[in-house]
Amino acid sequence: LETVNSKRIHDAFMKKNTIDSRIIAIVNRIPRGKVATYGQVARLAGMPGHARLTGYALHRLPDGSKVPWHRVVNAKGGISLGADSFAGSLQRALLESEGVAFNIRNAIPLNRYQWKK
DNA sequence: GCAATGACGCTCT
DNA sequence: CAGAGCGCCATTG
Repeated sequence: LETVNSKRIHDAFMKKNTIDSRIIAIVNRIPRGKVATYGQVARLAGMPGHARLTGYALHRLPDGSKVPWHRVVNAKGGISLGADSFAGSLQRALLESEGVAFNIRNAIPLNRYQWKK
């Protein structure tokens, strides 16, 4: 009984881990100077309509991770983190350092910078 | 266990 | 074009 229960818990853990892995795998493919939307990443990861899961997976990233999380923006080309927050300004700074420009409304022109798989 | 809360996005006014 | 409504679901209090 003990082993069965722990196996179930282990399976659940592995499943969530797999979901995160697939999302991370996609994010890792976004080239420098390009961005992808949360929904786009979810679609490419095989779970259309689950943009929020992309956000959660990135939210759980450990500090110091090499995943280019800053290349993921929302459908409007904007940064979904608080513009005044530390992480928000960091994301913008990282993107600009890669040559990604923001328009007057603090959004990225997706027609120009969105990663086309 | 249940309600509220998001690193979201699409549709309809 | 802006805003409300709704679906989504892991996390949190």
